[in-house]
Order: sequence, then C-alpha cells, then structure tokens
Amino acid sequence: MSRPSSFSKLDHHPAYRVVSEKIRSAITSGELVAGDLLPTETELAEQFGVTRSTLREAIRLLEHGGLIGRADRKRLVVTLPQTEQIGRSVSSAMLMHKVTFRELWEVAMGLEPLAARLACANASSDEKSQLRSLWQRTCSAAEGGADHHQLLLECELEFHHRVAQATHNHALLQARAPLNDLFYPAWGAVIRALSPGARIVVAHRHVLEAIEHNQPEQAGLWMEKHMQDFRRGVELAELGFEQPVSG
Amino acid sequence: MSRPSSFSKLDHHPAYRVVSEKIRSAITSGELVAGDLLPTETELAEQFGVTRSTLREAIRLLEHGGLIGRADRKRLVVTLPQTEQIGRSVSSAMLMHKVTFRELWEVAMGLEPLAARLACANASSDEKSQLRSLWQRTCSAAEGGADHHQLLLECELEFHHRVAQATHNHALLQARAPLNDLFYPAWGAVIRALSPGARIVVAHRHVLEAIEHNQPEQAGLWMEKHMQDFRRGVELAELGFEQPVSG
DNA sequence: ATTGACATATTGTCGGACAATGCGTCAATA
DNA sequence: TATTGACGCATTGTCCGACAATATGTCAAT
Repeated sequence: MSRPSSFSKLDHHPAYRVVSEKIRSAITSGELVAGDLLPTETELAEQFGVTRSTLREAIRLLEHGGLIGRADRKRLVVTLPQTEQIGRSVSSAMLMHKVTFRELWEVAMGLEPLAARLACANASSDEKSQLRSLWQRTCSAAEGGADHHQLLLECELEFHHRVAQATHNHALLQARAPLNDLFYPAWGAVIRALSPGARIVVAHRHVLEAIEHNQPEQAGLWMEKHMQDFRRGVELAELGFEQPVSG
Repeated sequence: MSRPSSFSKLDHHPAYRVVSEKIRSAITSGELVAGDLLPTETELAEQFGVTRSTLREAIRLLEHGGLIGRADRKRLVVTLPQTEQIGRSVSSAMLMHKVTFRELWEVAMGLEPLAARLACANASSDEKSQLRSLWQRTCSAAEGGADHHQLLLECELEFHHRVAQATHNHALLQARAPLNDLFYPAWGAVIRALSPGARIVVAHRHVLEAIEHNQPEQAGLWMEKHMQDFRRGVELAELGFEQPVSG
C-alpha cells in the first residue's frame, strides 16, 4: 500500500451520469439553446444506446438543475435555469450548514446596498412604479398590526427581490436569491416579535425615493440602515445573533 | 374562459417528484441528518409503494443537489451539499444567462472586499500561513512569464477562494462560489493578454499582510484595488466589458 | 495472518408492458 | 361557419421481471 502506485484509480461512471453530462455539455457549449425541443425519450435512448429507464435517470439529473423541463407535458425542452429554482437548492444547502443570523446579515450587508445602488441606474420606469405600488401595499400591511404580519413579511421580501431585479444584473440576482429564502424565517421571527412595520416602511420609502431620483449613495445608505435595523431586530427579539437561522 | 372560474388548476405531480420531495423534506426538517444511511433501493421502493425505477428517478433528483450520495458504491447516504457542487450549477446558470464582465465585476466588488475584511477577524493562524505559502507560489508563477500563465491563473483563483474560506462564513462561501467559476475564463483571458503577474502579486501581498495584521480596512481596500485591476485588465485586453463571459 | 473460494446482497442496466393523457384529424351538428 | 364530439396516435409515467457486475461476509487452506 505504501508503495507508490503509478496507477490512477480508474473511475467508472454509471451510464446515466455519462448521458446526463453529454446533454449538459451540449447545452452549456451552446450547441443547444434554451427553447430547443429535444427528441422523445425513446428516440434519445436509441441515440445514446441506452434504455429508456437509464435515459430517464439522466433526465432527472438535469431536471433538478432547471436545465431542461417539459414544454407541454410532453416534449422535453431546454430551459434557462430560473434564479428562484437554483436559489432554493442553494438556500437549503445553507440551512443544512447551519448558517447563523450573523453570517446571513454579513452577506446581506454586502449585497443589498449594492443592489440598491445599482438599481438607481438600471431600473426602468415601470419597475420604479411597481416598487412604489408595492410600498403602498407595505404601508397598509404595516398599519394592520399583528393581523397583517404575514402580509408585511411578504412585502418586505418582495421589496428586496424587486430591487435586485431592477439592477438587471443576473449575477447579482443569482448570488442573492438564496438570501431571500433565509430571510423568510429570519424576518418572520423579527416581525412577530417586534412589529417593526413603521421602521420598515420608512426605510423602504427612502430606498424607493433614492431609486426614483437616481441617487445611488442615498439608496445604498438607506438600504444599509435597513439591514442594521434587521440586526437590531434579531438582537432585541433575543433570537440569538449567533444562532443558526431555522428553516 | 373570461368567466371568473373559482377552480384552482389542479396540479398532478408525478410520483418520482413526490417521493423526492418526501425525502428532501425529511432531510431539511432534520429528521435525517448528514451521514445517516438510507435503506436499500428495494426497501425504500416498498416503503413508498413505488417500483425501483420510479424510486431511482427520485434519487437522481436529489443526487444532483448533493443532498444524498453513495457511501461505498452501495448504500445511500445523506450528505452535506458541498459549496463547489452547488456553485457549479449556479455558475452554469449564470453562463446561460450571458452574464457580462460588468455584471460579474459588480458582484465581485460587493463580495470580495467583504470577504477580505471578514477574513481578518476569523482567519486561523493555519489559514494565514497557508495563504502566505500560496502567495510565494504565486510569486514564482508570476516570474515565469507566458509559460506559467496557467499556474498563475490557478493561484489567483485559489487565493480568493482561500480568503473566502478564511471568513468561516458559509453563506458568503455559497454566494461567491459561482463567481470563482466565472472568473476562471475571465482572468484567464486577461492574464494571457496582459501578463499582469506583477500587479497580482502586489495586490495579493497587501491583502495577505492586512489579514495577517488584522487590518480589515486595509484588506478591503486592497481587495477593491485588485478588482479594479481586473476591470482595467478586461478593458486593456479589449475583451469588451459589456460582453458576456464565455464559458 | 494471509490467501483463496464461495455464497449473498445490492446496484446498474436492460427489455417489455400498460394506463393516462394530450394532440391531430375528421365527421356531425347547430 | 364555428363548435362539438368521436377516434386513433404518440408519448409519458409507472410497473414488472430479469441479469451481470461488484462489494461484502464467511469459511477453509496455507
């Protein structure tokens, strides 16, 4: 065993993984683009020289990544991975790694103000008006008290998501997608404990107006304050800043 | 059709997806933890009341997400999703969305200086010394000229990865994991075009020393300069800052 | 203690089968 | 003419049974 073996451990990949990899590379190499229809399962199975069962396992492997899906419940189609779909698997990974409130907050402090700044330059007027109408909904949710906690939570999360969307930066969208999933339970706990509707509304308004008037610095600063509020909220609610975010 | 139908579109999920979801929820809910061994396929199939083929498709669905794997080529085992595995699917998603150099750079400007700052407080002495020895390897790679471009590229990427690891922030690691994959071709092109070894070495040294001396501001500033260098590199190499990063 | 032979269990792969369902065609009808 | 209904066809989702390859355990032989 201690003898320096010059043989590399030969790795025998199962067929379903090989097939999956072939299809994946065909997609990522641009040979197949989103929207392209794939042949039927039987036909694909023939092309690869495997049985339909094996091919289907390969399909499942890609399906989870959002690379392919069903067009009309029949034909397979190459699809663009959706940020939310990918983000969910990332966030579940974060949950399993027991990411703490602090870790989540630190990353959010890096990404959310950045998103706010970038949104100033890139938000379309349509996105701006949608943000404003969302803010008005947030107002009414904040007034409702405990009855509207769930609604307020959803407004809070949607606000950040829409700001990120307004950047039109897909890398940013993908990077912060999992944060939204983690903030769901996190903000939820804070809201239930403190009813911080008023503070949320104020912060959102300043960010919104900064975006409307194309003031990146202001947008970033107020988003930062908003995240500081979140941190204070976690501490005041005595959730334990160093505790893992519970799914 | 225009009549307001009060019926919700009933969604019939195929069995393999239901089974997959059952297992996933058992894992994310903590009922099953990483390291747990699952029964054999036949046994699982019996428990869920499906055939082995169907069950295997469900398994594939989870396998891609890194939630389960094979222990010893036989028994199934619950595994902690690895950042790199997840990151790769995210980065391939970014590639398909034609993320530009600018978008990549903007996110990196948010995350990399943050990582440098956080690494100051959290890096173990072991990680610090590993960073230093990596820097020395970078030096020799930088001297080699065109022959060592590949080596230099790998050093550059590994440096950023290790800095991120030194933060001990798993959320940050997951969020920036896909960036590494995208920086591979991006830095590669810059290095081949400009041979910026010297500048890389200088920037890394400053970041490294700032981390060693626990100076977060310095670490963040130099990491920022480093990313500015990357941007200049893309422009000087005439790669097109607004062009998509090619996989 | 190492080696070899053998039975056992489990996975990877195969081939075939069938029900459910969506789609196209085409005739019948108002 | 436009809608409806009947019918056949294609494809997926699911099932069943089978077998080779391989890892594991046991036991005897050296």
